Amino acid sequence: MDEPDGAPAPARRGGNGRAGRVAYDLDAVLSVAVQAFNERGYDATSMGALAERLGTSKSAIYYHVSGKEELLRLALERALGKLERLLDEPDPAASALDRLERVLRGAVRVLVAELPFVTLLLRLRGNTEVEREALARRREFDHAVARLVEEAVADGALRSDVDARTATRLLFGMVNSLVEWYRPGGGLSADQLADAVVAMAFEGLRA
Amino acid sequence: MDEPDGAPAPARRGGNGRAGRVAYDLDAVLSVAVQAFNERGYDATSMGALAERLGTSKSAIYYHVSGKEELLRLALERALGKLERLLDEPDPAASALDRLERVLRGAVRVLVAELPFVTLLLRLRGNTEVEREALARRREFDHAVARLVEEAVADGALRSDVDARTATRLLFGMVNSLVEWYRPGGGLSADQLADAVVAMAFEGLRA
DNA sequence: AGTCCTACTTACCGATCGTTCAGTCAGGTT
DNA sequence: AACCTGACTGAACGATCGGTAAGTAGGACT
Repeated sequence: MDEPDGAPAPARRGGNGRAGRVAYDLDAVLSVAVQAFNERGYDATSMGALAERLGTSKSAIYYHVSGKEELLRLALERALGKLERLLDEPDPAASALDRLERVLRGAVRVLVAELPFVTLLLRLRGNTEVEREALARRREFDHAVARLVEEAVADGALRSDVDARTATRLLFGMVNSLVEWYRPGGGLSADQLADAVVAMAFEGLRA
Repeated sequence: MDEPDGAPAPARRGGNGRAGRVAYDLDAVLSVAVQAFNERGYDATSMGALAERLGTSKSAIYYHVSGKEELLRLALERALGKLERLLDEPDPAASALDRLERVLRGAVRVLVAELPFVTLLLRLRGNTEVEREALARRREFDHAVARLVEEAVADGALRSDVDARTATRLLFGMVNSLVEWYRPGGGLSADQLADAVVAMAFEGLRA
């Protein structure tokens, strides 16, 4: 673990950038940072440790971003943006249950595709303003899904003996827990995963 | 938030302790510490901030514990101990499914009863040796439950089209997510919660 | 009265934190 | 040749970190 092995190689600028030398771009810095934040925790990851992973100096990072917190902000924006877009095309003709299933499968897809970024999002504690704002946006997303569940219960499509809010939270608990164990390339595709989630959520595990 | 309002009042020693003055005991320090760790994160919680919450000085804490990490160790021990004891009385006569349901309900019960301690356990990143050891014990608990699921699938009691390992992880994801939202006294008892978990896990949400 | 113990307090330590700043150097432009 | 700019380096900043050393108030015990 002495060399920044897992890190993407510094992107030597082709024709895109104007000039310069070796050059990480912002995306490379961001993805290395997010990976480090997820492994050790945001607070426990120092800018020095980050620089070591990148193979540069601490201060080089400050050329690309204004500070540690901006790295967090950029990463959270990426995760939240993708999730929020899930709610944009609802297809009002479909039943609440169908729309719920669509959002559920979409959430699994985004989670898998943007695993490190969503992982970071789901571990926030709300210590700073940046974190609190992200948590508020996440809550808004949760509420939108909760409304879908309530609609589906009202339609008679979902059982009514389990409280809709509780059901929504258990549902999210199941989906969000993916970031703690799912790793792509482990013989389980995103679609298979979504199938398992939907099967367990709607039909249950009983044979 | 200037005064340690939420903190349990310092326990003035009655006849139990030998002598002394004002005196927090270890349990009071521990419970305040765990609450702080959960609110801000372990790494983001300084001993100074902890002392402020307790209404004492930093070094007073060092009279009760050897350091920050021992606070963590003691808290994790409490959570893990309770969880591990769940697996001790299996009643070999019962079916795997029945034993699984029992463990599931027991896990919800422990989680609710020891909410702050289990919360801390579930948020570990494995940065130090103490954390890694706790994570190993937690994994062992997970594996024991996974074996129950596999047994139940082999019995034909659980559906076999969803992989047993995946099912176990989704199950734990659902249960463990409780620490993120369940608050006692919110009109939902631990038993009702366990009912909801078991209903969704085994029968599914579909009406 | 004197001693001991408990439960602290005040003052401080070296290390590390995120951040800044002045300087450097390769290449592009003029 | 002179100058500019983008992308850094190395050293340092004040703040804060976890932890320690030394001293002490107050009750218990002899």
